[in-house]
Amino acid sequence: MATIRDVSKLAGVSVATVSRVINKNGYVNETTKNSVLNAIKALNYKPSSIARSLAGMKTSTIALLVSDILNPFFPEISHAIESEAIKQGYSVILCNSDNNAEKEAEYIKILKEKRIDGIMIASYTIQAEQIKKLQEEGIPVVVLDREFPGHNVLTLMCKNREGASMAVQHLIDQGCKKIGHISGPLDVYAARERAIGYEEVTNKNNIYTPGLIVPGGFSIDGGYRALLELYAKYPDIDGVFAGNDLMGIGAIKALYDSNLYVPKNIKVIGFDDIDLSKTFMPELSTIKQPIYEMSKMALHYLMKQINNEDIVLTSYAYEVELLPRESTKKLEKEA
Amino acid sequence: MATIRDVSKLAGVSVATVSRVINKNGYVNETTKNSVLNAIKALNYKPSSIARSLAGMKTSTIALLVSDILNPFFPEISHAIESEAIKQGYSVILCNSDNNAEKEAEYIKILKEKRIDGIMIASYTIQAEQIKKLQEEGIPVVVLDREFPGHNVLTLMCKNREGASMAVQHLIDQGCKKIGHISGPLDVYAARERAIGYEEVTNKNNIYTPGLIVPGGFSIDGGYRALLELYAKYPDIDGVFAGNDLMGIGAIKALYDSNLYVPKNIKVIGFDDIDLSKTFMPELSTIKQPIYEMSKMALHYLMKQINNEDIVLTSYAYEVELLPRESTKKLEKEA
DNA sequence: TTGAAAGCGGTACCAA
DNA sequence: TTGGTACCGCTTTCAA
Repeated sequence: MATIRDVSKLAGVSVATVSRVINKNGYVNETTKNSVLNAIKALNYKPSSIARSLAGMKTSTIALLVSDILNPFFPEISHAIESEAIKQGYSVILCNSDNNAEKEAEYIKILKEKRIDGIMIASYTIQAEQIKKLQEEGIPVVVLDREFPGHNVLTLMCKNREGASMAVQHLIDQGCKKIGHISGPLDVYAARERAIGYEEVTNKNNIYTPGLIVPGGFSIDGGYRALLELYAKYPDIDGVFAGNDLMGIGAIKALYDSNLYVPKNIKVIGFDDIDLSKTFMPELSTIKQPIYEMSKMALHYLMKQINNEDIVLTSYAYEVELLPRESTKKLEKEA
Repeated sequence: MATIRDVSKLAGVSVATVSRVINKNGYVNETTKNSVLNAIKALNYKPSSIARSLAGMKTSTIALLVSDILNPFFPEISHAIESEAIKQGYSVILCNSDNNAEKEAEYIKILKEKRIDGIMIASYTIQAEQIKKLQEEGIPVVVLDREFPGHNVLTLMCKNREGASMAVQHLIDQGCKKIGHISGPLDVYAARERAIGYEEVTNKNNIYTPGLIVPGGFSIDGGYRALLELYAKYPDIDGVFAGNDLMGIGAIKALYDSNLYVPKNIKVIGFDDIDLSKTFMPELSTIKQPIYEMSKMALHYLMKQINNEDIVLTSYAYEVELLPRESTKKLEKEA
C-alpha cells in the first residue's frame, strides 16, 4: 500500500505539500496540486487513518453503546446515529453490551484504547459512575433514554411519564376498567417513569392496584410471561399497558395462545412505536417516541462537545404521540 | 492521558521494558514487572491502539458490511459475529449499506483507510469486482449468504435451493394445490436459488405457473404488496412460499387485512427462522438457517486468513431444517 | 507557495 | 534482562 512518501516522490514534491492537498488546507499552487492528485490516483493511494489519528490526535470515530442489538429498538437508534454520523465524516463503532455489565466495561476499556472521539450511550446497564469517569478523562458523552439526576451529562429522552399516562388514559377512554401494566426493569429509568405514569392515571381514576404491575424485562418473552401471570391473578383484566412494544407483542401472543383476543377481550397498548408494532396483528396501539429525531439531536450534541463548542449539559425530553391502532379499538357491540 | 513514556519514567525503566510487560513477551524480571504494573495503575495508563496499530501494522479490527440493519436477519448475524470476534480480541465496526451501492462504496473506502484487518460481507449490493479488488489489496474477505462462481472467495451460505424445495414440498404435503412464491430480489443469489427450488418442486408436481412468482424485495411491506398482487391474479391460491420470513409476515398481514386467514384459507411458509417468526401470530413455519453457526464459522475463516493460515477459498453450504408451525397447519376439517 | 523536521505513542531489533 | 533507537505514516510548525 502506497504511503504519502511514495506520492510525494512520484509528484516530485514534499510530503508536507501532499498533506496540504489531501486536507485541502494551506496554500498550494494549482499545477503542483494537479501533479499530486495524479500521483495519488496513479498509486491508488489511500491515506492511513491510523497515522492521521496518531498525528492529528483525533480518530473521527465515535462509539455507540447499546443494550441489545436484537431488540429492534436499538437497530433503529443505530441506523439513525450512523446515518447522521457518516454525513459528518464520522464512523461509528457499534458495541452491543448484551445487557451484560462486564462486557460493557470491557468495551469501554477498548474504546478508550481506541481513543474514540466520543461515545453515545443507549444502554441500560451503564452506571452514573462510569459516565463520570469517561467525562473526567475528557471523552464527550451523550446518553439516550436514561436520566442521571445530579450528574452533569447531556441526556435525551422522551416524555416517558406523560406518554405512559396518555396510554393508560387511552385505555380508559376505550372502556377499560381493570388495567394491568407490564413494566420494564424498574431499575431502568424509562421503565420506572412509565410505571409512574401508569400509577398516576390509575390512581386518579381509583383503579390502582399494586399487584397489577408485573415486570416483563422489555422483551417479547418477558411480556408473554408477564401477561400470563397477570391474567392468572386477575382474570377480569380488560386492558394492558406494556412498557414497550416488544412486551406488548409478547402479551398479545400470550393472550392468543390462551384463546383470548385483542382487542375483543383485552386491549393492549405499547410504547416506542418500533416498526414492528404496525406490522403485528392486530396492529399494536402505541406511544410514539421520535427515535430518529432524538438520535439525530443526540449526535448533534455529541459533535458539539467533540468540537469543543460550549453547550449546557442537561437533559431534554421529547414530546410523544398517541397512536391508536387496532389493539385498543372499541368494538361495535361494546359501544 | 498518560503515555508509555510517562509510565517508563515513573517506573524508572525504558519504554521497551514497559512494552514487554504490556505485551507479555520477552524477558522481564518479576520485580521490574511489578514496578511497571504499579506505574500503569498509578497513571491509569491505557495503551493507544492507534499507536500500536501504526507500529505493529495491524488494527485488531474487522468490518461487517450488512445490507440493512433494520432487517432482523442482520442484527442476528451481527450479534454472532461480534460475540465471536470479541473473544479473539477483535472489535468489529458495523457498516450498514442501506442497500445503497454508493454508500457501500464509500464505506469500503473508509475501511481501507482505517486499515482494518479483514472484512466480512453480508450485503446484497456488493459486486464480485469489488471483492476481487479488496483481495488484490491484501484484505482478507469472507462472504455470507452469497455466491460468486468463478471467483476465489470464501463464501458461506445455507442450502437455499434445497430449503426452498423442502418448503414447497411441505406445503404440498399439507394439501396445497396452488402455491405462489414471493421472491426476494432475483439479482440476489439467495433469492434466486430459493426461486429455483420453488420451480423445481412445483414443476415436478405439475403445478408450476410462472405468474405465481412475484417479487417482494425481502421486506415486510414488499411481502404485503406481493401477496395482494398474487391474490388478485389467482384468487384460488392456497399456499405461499415466501423467500424470507419478513415477506412471509407481510403476506400473512395482507391476508388478514383481506379477511383471509392463515392457515385456514391459505398456508404460508417463510425462510430464515428469524426470532420474530415464532412470535408472530400465527407462528410462521419456516426453513431454519443456522445463522449463528454460519456466522461463527465465517469469522473463524476470516481470522485464519488474517493470521495467514492457508485455507482453501471455496464455498460451503449449510444444512437447513424444516420447522413446521401454525401457519401451515392442516386443519381438522381439511383432513 | 513549498520543504525540512519534530513529533504523535507505540513496537521491535540490536547492543549492552 | 534491560535500554537505546529507528521506524510506522501522517500533521504541523517554522523557515526559506
